[in-house]
This record gives sequence, C-alpha cells and structure tokens, in this order.
Amino acid sequence: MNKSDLKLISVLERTGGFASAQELHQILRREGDGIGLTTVYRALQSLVDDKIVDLLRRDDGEAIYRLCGDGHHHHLVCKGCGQTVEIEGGAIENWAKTMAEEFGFREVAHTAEIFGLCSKC
Amino acid sequence: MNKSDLKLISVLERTGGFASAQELHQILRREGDGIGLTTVYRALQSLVDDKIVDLLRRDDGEAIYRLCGDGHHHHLVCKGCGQTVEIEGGAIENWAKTMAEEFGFREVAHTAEIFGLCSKC
DNA sequence: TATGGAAATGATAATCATTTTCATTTGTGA
DNA sequence: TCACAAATGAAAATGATTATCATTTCCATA
Ligand SMILES: [Mn+2]
Ligand SMILES: [Mn+2]
Ligand SMILES: [Zn+2]
Ligand SMILES: [Zn+2]
Repeated sequence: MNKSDLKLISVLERTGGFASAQELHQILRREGDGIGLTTVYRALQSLVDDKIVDLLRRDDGEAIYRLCGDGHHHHLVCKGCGQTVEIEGGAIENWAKTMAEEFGFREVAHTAEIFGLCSKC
Repeated sequence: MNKSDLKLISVLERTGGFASAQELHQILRREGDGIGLTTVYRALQSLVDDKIVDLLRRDDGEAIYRLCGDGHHHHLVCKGCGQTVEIEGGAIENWAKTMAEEFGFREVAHTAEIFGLCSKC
C-alpha cells in the first residue's frame, strides 16, 4: 500500500462507479497530478490482488475498476450512466455450488452481474 | 449467413468449447483454408449478432466464442481444459429480475458463469 | 450467356489498451 | 551519510481488434 495506491483509492472514492485505467489516469492528470500511466496500471493491479478493488470488463473488453465493499458480492450496473449498486448473490450462491457439484467441478468461482437502465436514465 | 459463416460454424462444432478468433483462424489455416483473419472476425461478429454463437471474455480480456444452444442459458467452464457445460439459470433468473425491480432498473440483462476444474483436470 | 452492380474477401495499415524495459528518483534503515 | 531496495515514469514493444481499400466472387436481369 504505497503512495500511488492511495491516490487511486482516492479517485475511485470520488468517481463512485466503474472507470477504466485510462480514465482514472486522465482524471488524476486533470487534477494536476503528474502520475504516469504505468504507475496507474501497477497500482490498480496491486489493489485488485489485495481485493480492494473489483475488476470487470466493458463490452469491448476494456478493464474497468471500482472500489469495493468487503466480501463476496455482485453488481447491478446502469448501462446509461454507470451507476453501480452492490448486491447480494442470494439464491445464486447455492445455484453455483449445486451446478458445480452436479458436474463434478472443483475449486469453483462464479461471476454474476446485472445490467440495465437506472430510474434516472 | 454466407460461406465464411458456415466455415466458422463448422470449426466451432468440431472444437466444442470456447476458442478465440485467432485460434479459430489458425485451425482453419492448418486445415488448408486460406481464409483471412479479417473475415474470421467479421463472420464471428455476424454470428454473435444473430445469436448463433456466444461471446465471453478470458481473464485477460480476449474475446472467446462458442457455438450455442438455443435460448437463454449459462455456462460451467473448466479453467484447465476449457470444457464447457451449458446449464440452466434456475434461481438466477428470478434473482436478476427481483434485484432490478428493487432498485428501479429497466431493460435488464444479466451474465452468470461458473468457473472451476472439471473431474479430469 | 453477357454484364453491371452488390456483397464478400483479404492484405495491409491503423488503433488502442496493456505490458515490458530500463534508467532515474525516492525512501529507509544502519 | 551510505548503501540498497522500492517506486516511478518515459518510451518502446506487444497483441488483439478494427478500418481501409482494391480485388474477386455472386447474382439478378437483359
Ligand atoms: Mn463491488
Ligand atoms: Mn452457450
Ligand atoms: Zn443510469
Ligand atoms: Zn477440465
């Protein structure tokens, strides 16, 4: 947890939703911080490893990051404005476990995200 | 549905699991087909639009494609060998709908995939 | 069958996010 | 202060995907 990591956490706190590495870099630059793009990627990687931020992918495959609450959860993301709600997996946690067992899979993980338009969009 | 689309469907039938555009291109080349990479991308794009193949993303963001069964379903994918089982969403379908309603989201879609190691791996 | 335009094709170049390299700077404990 | 490790960022490399554009293949109609 170094200086750059903290900068990224700070930006992510302010932006709220998901943002790409390039976008986060631009925001920091606009604010007068001369941080390099390389360092932004490094910091994000490190934060993902430490499970402090979540990584998922835009439709075009670009990685997007978001400061995350603790523990396992899922997301409800607005395709219009990017607003994101963290939600519990509820019934799908068992679904994933059951399906995996049924087909003899071990060491399973799962992803589940919901996309739509929020009430404002 | 043109000649190239059919070639891609044929390769996807033979490979079974998910494969990237680059991999599918290599397979066709190895079989003596001189099809261009551009055409492979175009055919895959068209098949995805027509919902004949499914597109998802590797961890590194690379797009992978698979010939799909009809209708809405999810996947159980082996991280070792790529073997893929198509499974029903079951509890997820209601979960997605309920969560979306609760937060006032419209026009919702969802993704849910399970990853693990199959019994052979 | 000939023909003119539309659709398909593929080589090549352009994009663009991400990763590598590597020289320089900064931080830190002895 | 000194030595050494960690952090930083400019620049180049990588690699998937997309855009161009000239050429070829189809196909309907005369
Ligand atoms: Mn989250
Ligand atoms: Mn499928
Ligand atoms: Zn919105
Ligand atoms: Zn396997």
